[in-house]
Amino acid sequence: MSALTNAIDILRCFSTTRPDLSFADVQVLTGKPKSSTSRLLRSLRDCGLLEQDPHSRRYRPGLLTFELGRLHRAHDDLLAIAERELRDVCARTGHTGYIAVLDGYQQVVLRIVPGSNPLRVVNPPGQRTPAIVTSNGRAMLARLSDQDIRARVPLDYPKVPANSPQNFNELMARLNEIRRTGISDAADEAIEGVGSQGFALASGESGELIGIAVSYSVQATTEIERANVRRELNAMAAKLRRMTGDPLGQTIEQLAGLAS
Amino acid sequence: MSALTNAIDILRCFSTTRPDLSFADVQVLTGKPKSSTSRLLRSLRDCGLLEQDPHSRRYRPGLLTFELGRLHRAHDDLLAIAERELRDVCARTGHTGYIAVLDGYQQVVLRIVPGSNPLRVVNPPGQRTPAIVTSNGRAMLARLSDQDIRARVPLDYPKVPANSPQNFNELMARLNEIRRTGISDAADEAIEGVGSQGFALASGESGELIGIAVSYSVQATTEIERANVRRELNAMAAKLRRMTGDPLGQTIEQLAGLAS
DNA sequence: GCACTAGGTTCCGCAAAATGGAACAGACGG
DNA sequence: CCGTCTGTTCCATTTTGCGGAACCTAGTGC
Repeated sequence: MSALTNAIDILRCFSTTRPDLSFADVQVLTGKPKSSTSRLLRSLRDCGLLEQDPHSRRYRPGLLTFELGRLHRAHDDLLAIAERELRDVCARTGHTGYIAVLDGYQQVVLRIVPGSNPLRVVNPPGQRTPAIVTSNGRAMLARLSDQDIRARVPLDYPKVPANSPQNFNELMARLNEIRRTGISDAADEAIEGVGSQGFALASGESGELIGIAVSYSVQATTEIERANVRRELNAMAAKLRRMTGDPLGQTIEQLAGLAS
Repeated sequence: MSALTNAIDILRCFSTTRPDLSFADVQVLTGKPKSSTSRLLRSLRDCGLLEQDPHSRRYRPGLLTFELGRLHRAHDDLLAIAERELRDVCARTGHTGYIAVLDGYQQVVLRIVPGSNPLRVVNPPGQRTPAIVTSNGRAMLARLSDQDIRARVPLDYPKVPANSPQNFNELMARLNEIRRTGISDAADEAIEGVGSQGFALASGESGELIGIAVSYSVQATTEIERANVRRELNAMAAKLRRMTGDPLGQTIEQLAGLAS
């Protein structure tokens, strides 16, 4: 274990639910001896990755992380193009749009497009969620090889909401369904009463993968409205796949060509 | 030099003007041997602080920095309170608002409130600028002890625009003026044709220091309008200093009490 | 086909830094 | 005044990181 690894382990303790931590919190979360914790926290503070509140003495991510985070234009073209299209769809439908990426078996929200409907934004950018309980998370997983999926999902399958796939076989069944239809959906999973539909978009040249979803209240939408969302997403997916050279888009167009 | 220091040195090579770097760029900027550069870049990539574009092989800040950056001062009340007040002022005046913090002798933009006037935002969040050439940068410096200021400004005084203080004595003269009036201004310094006025706000309990400024086109504003901005800022400063327990606010109120 | 170069990785002996148990220190609470 | 809770400093031991040199791989010129 390198010094850097230990430092990163501390940084990874911070999250939206735990935006600041005390010395003791860090010690418990990392399981390191007091002396090591003390030394590492001081190093991280001195170099700007952490700040320490002078009053409460609690630690939080520092100025350097803010600066670097602003520079993270990861997947810039892909992300920018997708975001523009998503804005259009959200403006038309009034629902809230999400763009996320996969990290291990979790997804991380990168962008949000607030809708005009009064469903408050529940997942701010930076939020981590197991990919298996969201529509675009599953859409991204569906684009990976079965072997890769198996490697990402923890061996003891996590406890998930009732409507989510309860075990690896159920998960694979839903992923295969997504592979067939190209669109993924979810309802009453990560958040009660919230549904979403999404798809995954890959860049043809870089192979980057992002998930795009539209989210709405299950109660406040009709089946007709949800079908409309599905149409919008299919249109957006087709357009984006053409624009970005997504190999899946080419496959779909070939199939369409054969059928006609 | 610890391993962490070397890693941070690499991270600090990235900036708004250099959002991504090649292996060779990093090697030149850090001056480290190839082997060390190679090892460090791999470590940083593996732990998520950097990403590598699979096509161009260039490096850029990674997902982890994005996540941590979102958490930076997520909870900070000083910043949140100041931002809300600044929004009001910007809505009334139409100008663009900035909130920044001091880091050494540079300031880093934390928040921007775009105005309705068509002056494009020139300093995105994360932007670094020498504090001595901006209104709120100088306002923050003015709140420090002379000794602290001297320690922060480089020994060989940097080359600055014509309207900025040209040497340490001129700088101290302007800082003393700010200490007297409570408001700082700048015109045609960091950016040609752009002026700004600002002040510094300290939290009474934590001692944190932020700079708040309103920026406008020098050509497109009249002296009357700029006097109006000054009034708005003075009102905002007084209100915020009361709300946050800024010790300077108490001093000013004491003086006012003595005078009456 | 061959030499040359740019860009990057791997190897390895040595020096330097991280590690963590234990002793120490400050702040509260009774 | 003593215990406790929190965090820091010390120091012998171990592990890492370090960087020069060798090596590897593509591309380029001829």
